[in-house]
Amino acid sequence: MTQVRDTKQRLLDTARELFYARSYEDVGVQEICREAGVKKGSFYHFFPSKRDLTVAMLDESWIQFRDMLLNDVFVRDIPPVQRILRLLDMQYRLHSEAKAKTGHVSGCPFGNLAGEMSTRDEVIRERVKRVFRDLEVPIRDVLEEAAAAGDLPELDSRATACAMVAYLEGLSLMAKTHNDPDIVKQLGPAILKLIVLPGEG
Amino acid sequence: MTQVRDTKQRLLDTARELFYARSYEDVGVQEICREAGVKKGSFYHFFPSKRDLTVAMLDESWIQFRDMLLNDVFVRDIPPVQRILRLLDMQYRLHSEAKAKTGHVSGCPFGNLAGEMSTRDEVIRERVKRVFRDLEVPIRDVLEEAAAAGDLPELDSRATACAMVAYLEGLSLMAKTHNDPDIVKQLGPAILKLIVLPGEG
DNA sequence: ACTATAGTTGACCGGTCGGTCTAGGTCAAG
DNA sequence: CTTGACCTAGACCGACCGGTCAACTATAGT
Repeated sequence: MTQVRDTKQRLLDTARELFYARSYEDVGVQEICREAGVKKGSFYHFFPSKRDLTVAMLDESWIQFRDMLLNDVFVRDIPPVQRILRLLDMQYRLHSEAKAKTGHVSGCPFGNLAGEMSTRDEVIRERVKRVFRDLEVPIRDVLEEAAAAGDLPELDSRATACAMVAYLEGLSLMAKTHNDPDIVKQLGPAILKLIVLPGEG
Repeated sequence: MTQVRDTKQRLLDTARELFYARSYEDVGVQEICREAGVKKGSFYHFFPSKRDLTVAMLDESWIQFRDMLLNDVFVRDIPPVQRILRLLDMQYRLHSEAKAKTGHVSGCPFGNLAGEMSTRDEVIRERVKRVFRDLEVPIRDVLEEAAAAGDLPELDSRATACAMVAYLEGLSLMAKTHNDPDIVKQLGPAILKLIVLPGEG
């Protein structure tokens, strides 16, 4: 049949979609199984628990996102500062598509899970924390390239990248709360002002 | 008895604490009642539903927060720019206290609810949205006062206040995810760079 | 003293939660 | 043709979910 060996993958994909559209707590194992066309026994054959599925999904999501970031967004075909704006374009597009499809801006898949689970599940919290940390790396690289090219002043790239991630997450949350992707478009470019100079951090 | 007529208030306080420490979905009506020392029937005597309790709690929380903001944080005893930094001090102190008491940084009570519920409950989403909008007002006032005093350049106070709220929320989420209040202390002051000039929005 | 109202109590509802378990099916290697 | 590993199936577990209800008590106004 068409589903011979992708059972595990279907569970991951379905969980990603449902968690993103709603939340971790609101989506049960039962519903994930139903939507994926998988029986509960199979679920627990592949994943020891709901949390383990979530962690696996997070890891996979981060890898996909990082690849997109490196291959599509941060490509060196335009100046580094422009690449950061292109990241915001992507964020805007993501939110717009979600709203067109579901009627709701769903925010950031990682930020959502972080907000909901950080006080309640250390494993998930650590995983999302690592995602945020890993996300800072390519941003830092772009910032340093921009500084080297003279497009930006000399800066504390580590602190700046961290502040920018925070701002991106804040924008996602505001767009979600207002159910309006335009917030990202209007307030996004201000991210370039968020430069932490050496010694300020 | 000690509890003669504060039943309703105890429910609101308990709900606020539990929702803040964990999440909306993870905390049931049952647990709120147990913790508040109230029977379920009484709960539904005062509130038609869990959602209504939440909305009432949100309204109350916002009023308390706004009063603290106006009476303690944004008082005109120091220059306007310093007052914004004092808001960050308060945020840092809130997170530190939460961590000392529970072991976890719990983020922003409004942001948490917004992130978890915005795609699932329009009533709650609209309520938190209004909190964010209302929060922009005093910030805008401070910004305009700073600009009038020459401490800041002429700016788009509306867009700037909005960006600052987003950044504050992002910082809260990062502090929660990293379980580290120092993130607010280190990255907080960068909020002052987030100035949107007229015509940029 | 009587009545109306506000507040309290706990049993109860159907449904779902995350997770377990046993039995059976599928398939490739020996 | 058999074995054993991998996978599927679905009934089942106790606990809990948000919410309802009818009976009860305490209190205040007349």
